[in-house]
Amino acid sequence: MAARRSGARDKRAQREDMPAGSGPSLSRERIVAVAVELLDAHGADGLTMRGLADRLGAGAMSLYWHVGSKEQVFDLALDAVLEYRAPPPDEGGDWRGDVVHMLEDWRARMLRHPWSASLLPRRALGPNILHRLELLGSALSRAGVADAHLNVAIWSLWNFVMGATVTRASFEGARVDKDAAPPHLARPGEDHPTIQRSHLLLDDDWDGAFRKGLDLLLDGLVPRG
Amino acid sequence: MAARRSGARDKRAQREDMPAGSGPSLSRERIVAVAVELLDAHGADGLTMRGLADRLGAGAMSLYWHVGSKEQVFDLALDAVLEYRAPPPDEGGDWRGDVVHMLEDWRARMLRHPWSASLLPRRALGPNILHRLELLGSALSRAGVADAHLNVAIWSLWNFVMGATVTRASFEGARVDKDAAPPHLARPGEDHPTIQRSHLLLDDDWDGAFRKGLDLLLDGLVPRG
DNA sequence: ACCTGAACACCGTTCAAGT
DNA sequence: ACCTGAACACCGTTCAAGT
Repeated sequence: MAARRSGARDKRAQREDMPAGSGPSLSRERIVAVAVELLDAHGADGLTMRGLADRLGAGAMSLYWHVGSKEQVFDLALDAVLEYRAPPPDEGGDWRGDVVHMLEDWRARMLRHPWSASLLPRRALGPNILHRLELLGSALSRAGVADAHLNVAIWSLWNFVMGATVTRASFEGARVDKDAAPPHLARPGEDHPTIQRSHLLLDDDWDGAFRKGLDLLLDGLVPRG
Repeated sequence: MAARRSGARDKRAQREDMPAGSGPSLSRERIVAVAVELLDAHGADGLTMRGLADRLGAGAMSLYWHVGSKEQVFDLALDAVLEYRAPPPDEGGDWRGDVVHMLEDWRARMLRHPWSASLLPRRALGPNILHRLELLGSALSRAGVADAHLNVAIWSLWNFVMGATVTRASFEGARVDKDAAPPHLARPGEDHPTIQRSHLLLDDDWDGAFRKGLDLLLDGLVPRG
């Protein structure tokens, strides 16, 4: 839905409505959907315009009528995965629950599509990201955060979630990645007593750590009522 | 220095010492150094094995004797950029200063090499990252954080910094990126009143926001003495 | 309006060979 | 021990052409 929004000068004009009975011919929606499937299956490096077209039963170059470039396919796929339909506003309700829900949904989606975490740093913020930022800001505002402190509050939460998902996805990926012993996944030896003592890298309660850190941050930003 | 560490089965054996007067022939160090230059100049997509070899005055394939693959060049370049020489321990000293210094150095380095932020999510954590984590943990431990809470504290700070640099680099990149109006850099219209009111996306005091958020987080994690 | 194949200008990497 | 060019199996994308 939000994936429709198009750059200034696509070859395709803003289309009217689907011609009704036209079956599953090529469309931007279908392309993006299959791209997400492929990305899920083979990762960011596994996506090929030729492969994507193949999977759609189309000639290799047919995609370019619906889509400007491979870059754009990445943009659209990322944005598609980041959509968020909030539960109804629940007037005068639980701001904290709203924030936690949205951020945990963010994290869950990114982890379900690990390529999205690796793509995110390269791409600008799309409409769905913007929407989440707005939600975050308005909830914090409702919670009583003064306008002067709003930016710091938003960024602190945002950064926490971004960092958590990116780091987690990177760790996950490292384990699957290569045949060879990854040259960079050094084990914490005697050089790293604190890490070893705290079991930092062995602790696999990522979810718990995320939730605790988030609570802590929220407490700091908005003193519990 | 740290970049020397090699995967299990490189074609090159662990070398003894440089043969002294052998001039600037090819070496892993030189390859990585030039790769960083090229990455700085042209971004992650601009690095080519052929181009890298060219710039080193070598035949295209000579690199493969020193390095296993392009992937490894990325790994080594990233790790090279993330090195950290801490100021001397300053026994019994200022843990908070140590933490802030290390994290601000981290952020500064990543922003000086924007490609590093975009590469990080795809790569496992190298020895230099591990070293920074150890520093962080030991400083927090010195500050009195109990072992049971150490992981949450480390991850909270880590995530904050990761998120901040990744987000910032992504914004910076978005502005330079394309010729066309980026389809995804939607402007906050009337749909996003909170963002607009808080000037979230216009505020360019990134450094200040980073520092404030960091202080806030540290206060939450380790009550000020 | 929508799709196509041939062709171009690239890639990373294998390999057999040079010194 | 170190470097090389030719060659392979791919890429994304342009273009002129089909329906």
